[in-house]
Amino acid sequence: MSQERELPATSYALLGLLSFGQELSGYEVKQWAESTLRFYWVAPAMSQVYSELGRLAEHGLVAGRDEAGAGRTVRRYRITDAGRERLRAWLLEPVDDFPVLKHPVALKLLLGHLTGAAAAREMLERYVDALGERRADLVAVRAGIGDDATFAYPAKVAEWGLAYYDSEREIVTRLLRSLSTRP
Amino acid sequence: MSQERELPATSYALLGLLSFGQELSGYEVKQWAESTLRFYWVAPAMSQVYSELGRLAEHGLVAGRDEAGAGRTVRRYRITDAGRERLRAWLLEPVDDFPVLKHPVALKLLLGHLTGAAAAREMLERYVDALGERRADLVAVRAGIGDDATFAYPAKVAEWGLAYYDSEREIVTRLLRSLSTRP
DNA sequence: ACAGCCATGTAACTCGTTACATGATTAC
DNA sequence: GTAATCATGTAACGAGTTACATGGCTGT
Repeated sequence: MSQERELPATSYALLGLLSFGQELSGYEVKQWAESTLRFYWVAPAMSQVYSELGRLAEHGLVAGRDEAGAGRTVRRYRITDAGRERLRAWLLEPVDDFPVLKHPVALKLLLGHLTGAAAAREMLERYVDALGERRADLVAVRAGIGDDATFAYPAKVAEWGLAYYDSEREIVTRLLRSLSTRP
Repeated sequence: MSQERELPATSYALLGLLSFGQELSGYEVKQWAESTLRFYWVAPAMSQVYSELGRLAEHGLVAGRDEAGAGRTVRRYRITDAGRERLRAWLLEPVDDFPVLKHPVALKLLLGHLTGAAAAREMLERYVDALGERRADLVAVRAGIGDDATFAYPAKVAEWGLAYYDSEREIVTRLLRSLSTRP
């Protein structure tokens, strides 16, 4: 239970996964992160999930408990009252950082003068494909959430993501056309 | 001129800024990054710009030259043939990473059950405002690029960004409406 | 038997940030 | 004169990754 110390957003993100009620193991936290956080935050490495949970526990924001199943022991974490309060306080702070987009396709397109339009088009076509796969993943996630009121906000966010992928596909498709119809 | 060693994308991004022909100082590279890379990659810290340029110089991908002006000496870098070739090779590699979005607003909205709809709406309204400011910045950047053929790709990318901001504004506005019309 | 998943962690390392330190030039 | 901008770097640190190490359980 160490002192108030500003935590990185990823800590709050993982803490947030525990705020829906279930007790989760590090492994399960990773899976949830993989299926939700990945789309608009990050997919932390397995090792980071464990160290982050350790830190949250030190701060008294989560509580770990060794659950002895048949043979194998699993360490599961639940959010504490302090954790829920701390998370809530963070959520209510005004968002000071504008979203950061690390878009390697846009970055490479920027330097298209070095590769030519054909290479740029090929890259964008691949990107449209990747976008389709991503969208399919998110559709599955959205379906998994269902329409339960508990997950109303995650559902909204998933729909936001879907709308974003749709728009991105359209924008890139237009871009592709504008690169094709060059003299 | 050290050995072939995989460089992080940010190195290539900065190298890319030098691929448009001009000789730039670290300070100027930072300014270009601030006005273009920021929107779809990152805005590296000043200190990173200098250390990155140092590394690129060690690898022989850029060449630095002390330019003695009136009094103050400025160190300017230009891309070398090796640098241009290396950059081109990197550009032609297939993009393996899907864009990463670090979206604090989406992250916080996901946890809306802890704060309620009113707080969520307020956050989204602020975000729409911030989006407007960002868009205005990018409009200025697009205007600065002009219609010169040298910067045709940067212009395309800027327009992509503008379309993205427009779509994001619309999506969030819809989201906001769906949060308001709750019983 | 073997593959694949469940499960937890440590160590070494890189990327990138903030804080620190310094100083010249320009515009008001 | 003084504030803003131009200009360059070093040091300490934190976030997050990959590689390494270990082992149980499940289905074929």
